[in-house]
Amino acid sequence: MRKPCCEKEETNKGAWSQEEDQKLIDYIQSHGEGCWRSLPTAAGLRRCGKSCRLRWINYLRPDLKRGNFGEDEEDLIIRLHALLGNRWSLIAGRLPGRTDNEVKNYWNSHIRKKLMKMGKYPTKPHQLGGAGKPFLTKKQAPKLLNFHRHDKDIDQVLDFKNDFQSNKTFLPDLNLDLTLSTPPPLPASTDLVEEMQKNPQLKLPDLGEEG
DNA sequence: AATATCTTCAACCGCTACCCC
DNA sequence: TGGGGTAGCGGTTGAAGATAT
Repeated sequence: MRKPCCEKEETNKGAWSQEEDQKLIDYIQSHGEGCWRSLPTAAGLRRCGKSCRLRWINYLRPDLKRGNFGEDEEDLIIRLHALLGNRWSLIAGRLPGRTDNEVKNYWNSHIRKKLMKMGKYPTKPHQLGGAGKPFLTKKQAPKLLNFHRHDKDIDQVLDFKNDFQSNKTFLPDLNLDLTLSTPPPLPASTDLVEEMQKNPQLKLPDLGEEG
């Protein structure tokens, strides 16, 4: 049996107080993000490391945008969701200043309903990819979009991109440059869905998938 | 004005991926 | 190479505020 990440009876739960927030901010500003497990003790917080990490990433980080999502952001989320499914961290990674939690909540409370009303929300999971599969599978998606975490994957990402270009395989106009720049504007949101539906034969290059 | 219902979103939980020894 | 520990992810929950009756 695995040990819990923290001694539950000795940690606070629920909403964070201003004092707790300040302690966390002060600590990270002077020591940086590091070992989340030891951070609470070091920062004088009665919270578990997980809770501290979540609070920092989703709420306290200085580079967060906050506020309402713009039309361009919403459009991008819809498109990336069509490609990736519920891989919120990958989607959030393409939206500077937004967190996975924020994107997930926005999808569930706004976009999903909006698409349902328009009759454009798939009734079956990953319906958009055809044949009941997501357009990008669980292994392909990180290779395409989440290369920051594992530098060794960069070559594969570049190969992947080159394969697409040389095979003239359909791919939405995503920013695949290995930079942190804001993605360029994309075509109208329904185009991708329609393109996928019109071209069920669209194929992805072999990445040694599902091995 | 009071109460019920709905909506939103911060936070938690459990699982998996990843790293290091 | 396998196992243990930690970080990160996605689903879910529940409190608080908004809206309807």
